[in-house]
Amino acid sequence: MAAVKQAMRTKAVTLMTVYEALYQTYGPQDWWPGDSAFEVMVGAVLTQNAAWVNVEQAINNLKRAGALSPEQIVDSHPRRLAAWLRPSGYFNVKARRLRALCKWILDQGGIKPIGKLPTQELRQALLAVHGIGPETADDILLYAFGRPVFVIDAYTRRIFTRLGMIAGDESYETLRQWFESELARDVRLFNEYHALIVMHGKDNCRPRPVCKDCCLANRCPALSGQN
DNA sequence: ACCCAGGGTCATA
DNA sequence: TATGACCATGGG
Repeated sequence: MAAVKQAMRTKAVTLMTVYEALYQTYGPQDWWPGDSAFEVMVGAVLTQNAAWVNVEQAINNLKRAGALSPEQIVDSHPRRLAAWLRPSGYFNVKARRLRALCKWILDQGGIKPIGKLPTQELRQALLAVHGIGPETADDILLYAFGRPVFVIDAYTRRIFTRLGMIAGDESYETLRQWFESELARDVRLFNEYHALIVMHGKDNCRPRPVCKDCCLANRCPALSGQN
């Protein structure tokens, strides 16, 4: 076993070898959960600093109320919208953000015209919407519109910092361009990779490392010695 | 009781 | 431009 770990330690660690390790451990994730591009967009806003199980409840509240559409959300009373979003946390903040997103969608003439915009143009437009920052914009680009954009989140920083592959304090844009330049520009790859990073983060890469039977431990200087 | 979650905005220095 | 406060529920 020590020989196996030693052998893996000498093999070059690249973004693709890390991906393979994660994929072997967790399998295909088939993200994003959601029945439509609009539902993915809603989920992207609601999952900001929130656990997905809680987001599901908020989305179910919207569905049960027949309110999961840009029109219904824009027309709903702020207090009522916030009440539906309550399980996902920050409900007053997210009510405003969802409203801003839906207003923008309606201003654009709906999801269809938005889907025809070139990626960079769409990205800039999303970032101009209140409540949509870089990560949420890229979630939407990748998972709602199938654009080859790599999503950077806190887990990504943590994992690759502990692997010694980045410093960790790079700007969002710097990291996104680094990942996109190191990898083949493949939507399917970007889709699975980010999902796998999140899954691995939940298991083993909390702020305080869990590192129990971590599939990356033997390539991770920060983690070696903890197993 | 404490930690954390599939972030972003806004005020301040 | 760079921190810090703030938002808030729910599960481990």
